[in-house]
Amino acid sequence: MKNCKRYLVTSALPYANGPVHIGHLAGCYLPADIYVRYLRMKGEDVIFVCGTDEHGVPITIRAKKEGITPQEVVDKYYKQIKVSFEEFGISFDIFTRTSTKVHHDTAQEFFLNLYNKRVFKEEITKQFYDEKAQSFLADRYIIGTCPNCKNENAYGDQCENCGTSLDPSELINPKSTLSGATPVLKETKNWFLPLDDMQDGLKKFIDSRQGWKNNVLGQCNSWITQGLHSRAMTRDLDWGVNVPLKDAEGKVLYVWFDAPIGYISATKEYFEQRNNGRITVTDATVKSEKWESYWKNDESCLIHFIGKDNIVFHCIIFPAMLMAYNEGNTDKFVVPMNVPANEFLNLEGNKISTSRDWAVWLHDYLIDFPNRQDELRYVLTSIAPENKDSDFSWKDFQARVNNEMADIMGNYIKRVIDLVHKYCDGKVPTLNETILLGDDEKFTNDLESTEFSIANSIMEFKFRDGLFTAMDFARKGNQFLAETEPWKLVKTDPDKVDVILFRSLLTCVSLAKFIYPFLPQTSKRILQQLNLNESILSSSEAIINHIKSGNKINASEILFTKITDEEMEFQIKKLADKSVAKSEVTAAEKIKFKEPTTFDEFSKMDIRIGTILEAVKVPKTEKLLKLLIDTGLDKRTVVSGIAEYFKPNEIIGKQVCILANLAPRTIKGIESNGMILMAENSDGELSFMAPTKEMENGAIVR
RNA sequence: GGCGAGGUAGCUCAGAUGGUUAGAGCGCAGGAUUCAUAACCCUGAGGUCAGGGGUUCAACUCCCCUCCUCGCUACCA
Repeated sequence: MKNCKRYLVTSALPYANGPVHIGHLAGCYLPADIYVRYLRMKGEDVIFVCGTDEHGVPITIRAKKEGITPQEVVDKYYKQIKVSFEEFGISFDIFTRTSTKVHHDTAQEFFLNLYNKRVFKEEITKQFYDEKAQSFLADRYIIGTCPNCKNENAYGDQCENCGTSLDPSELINPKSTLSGATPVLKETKNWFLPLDDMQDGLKKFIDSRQGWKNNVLGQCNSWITQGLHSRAMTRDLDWGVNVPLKDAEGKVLYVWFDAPIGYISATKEYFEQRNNGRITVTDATVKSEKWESYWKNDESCLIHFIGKDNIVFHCIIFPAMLMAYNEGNTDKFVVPMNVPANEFLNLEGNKISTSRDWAVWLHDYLIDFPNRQDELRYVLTSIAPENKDSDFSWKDFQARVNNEMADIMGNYIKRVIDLVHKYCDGKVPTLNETILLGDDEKFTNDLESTEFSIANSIMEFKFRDGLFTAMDFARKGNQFLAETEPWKLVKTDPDKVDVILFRSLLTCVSLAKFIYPFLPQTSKRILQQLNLNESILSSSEAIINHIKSGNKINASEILFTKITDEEMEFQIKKLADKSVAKSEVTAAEKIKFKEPTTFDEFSKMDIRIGTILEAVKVPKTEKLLKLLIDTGLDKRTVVSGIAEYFKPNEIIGKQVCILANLAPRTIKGIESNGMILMAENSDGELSFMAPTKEMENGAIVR
């Protein structure tokens, strides 16, 4: 294991086209925060950076949809996301955005460095260009007639009518959605990062890493053994970081080129602001003086916290970029030491979906459960998808909060404080070392091994484990009280009660320290009740030395109130209602009719009734069935993408509608003649279109 | 179909390089207790470790096959 003198910790840059939900939090913000808080507590030199990713096509689409500018979109979500993270105590040293000047400059410099070393391969391709708007068009910005189903509003990448995925050049009569003009094909040059040539270096990089998680390693090796391909690092688009070359007008850096550089520029910006006095350095856990100490120094360890969808970018592409930069440079960037990617968090058994509004949004949670951030932090850490996808349910949330946080830990703290008030006059009792409890040595060992074990868990990214170990310590505290029964002893041996309660107070303070990285708010509240200063958390002194006999402690207060059934029912209902409302909206959106057509146009379609004679699954495919259809006039083969919904033997003998005069097309080596007509609902479910009574094969549909 | 990650008590999950009776928490049942948020504490029931083969003195742990879940990928005229 590399000896880390400094830590540079990043969380995935959230994309600024929507708010953040519990899946984001559990995936990479909470784990990173726990890690960082622990490091700081230990007195390590650490910087924790993040910011919104504000470039890329989806933001421009979102802007268009809402009728606002891309800038307005990112401004809105930047603010909202920033507040959500602050509220949940995600302790970034800086939370910036990729639209800052620092970032644009940094990304451009980085690009130029590679460019000047001729790392990129230039490739010229033909792309649609809108002469009126003077801009190249992303596939989505071109509409035209689908070559397949003749839908006049097919997008350049896909026809939403028939589902066909398209290349823009296939569209008949293409039009730009920017100006309505007919786009022309124009040659354009883009710069590619030759990942294929860098494969060996990348493999060495991956192989030399230690302590990586299985899921991450497996994914990386899979990409590498399958063979990497060069990837365009520039795009013809006007929203993003401009490509800093004179023959690159109207081009921006590919978001996945500029986004990870955002980690670098965020670090730079931190120091810029700090030097300007805009960041006040209070406890100085960012100990070094310049950004290069973190990025360009061997003794610095770079750790990326991300979700599994980002593995390829952080483990392959970004390292490739860094390695390319380092080649021939004396000031070398560090490459990631570890990328502890989490899997996905589901919600009530279903995938979290922004579009269906199947999510618990952080800003909503904060309204419904004010000042209960630690409860969510606790539950999300307990069920974090560290090794496999996991599930958040409100019922489970309630059980964990009530049975674990409130009953075990919250109750324990209150119990001890109340006992001290009752039997020790609200003051820390004296520790008479001559009074032994029999297990004194064991207790000391327990205390040490618990601290050690939690530290190890955190350093190995096993946050769930660490949290459970801490909770277990509270359990032991409860056990100790049950065994020693100070409420009985007080009548016969009050001196011993003092010793028991001193140990219990020590347990409480230790607990506050142990849970600090996970539950910072709770940790501080415990210390307040015990009338202790927060600074002891990061003190290197043994905990016991902070507990001074005779010091007054404050009145107990309940740390966690229980979550009621009503509250949970409300949440569950809210989730269902929103989801239904959303699906109705999307259904309404879908019902937009196509452009008017004519009878003549329609008459060109030769739709017939046919009967399925044979059906077999096309080998090596997921969705394809090869059908033999009796059309009355002939028997023909049709390949249809319906295998997910129909088993071959269930549909033999069924009558169907078939578009008979569709041009043949070879799919997976099979010539398909015609197309089976299907109805599809908003969930993508399919149903055959069939006559309601049996008709002769070849009957005309019109 | 290819590649990757998973499939362990009702639920959420632990189980280095194979080795005595497979673990924890929650939930459940019974008991004990009253300092505390009807909390805590103790005891117990519960698993052919997805299924089937194989290697081995010995497999949850290694190999092969099948099934299921998730992700990436191909395919949907």
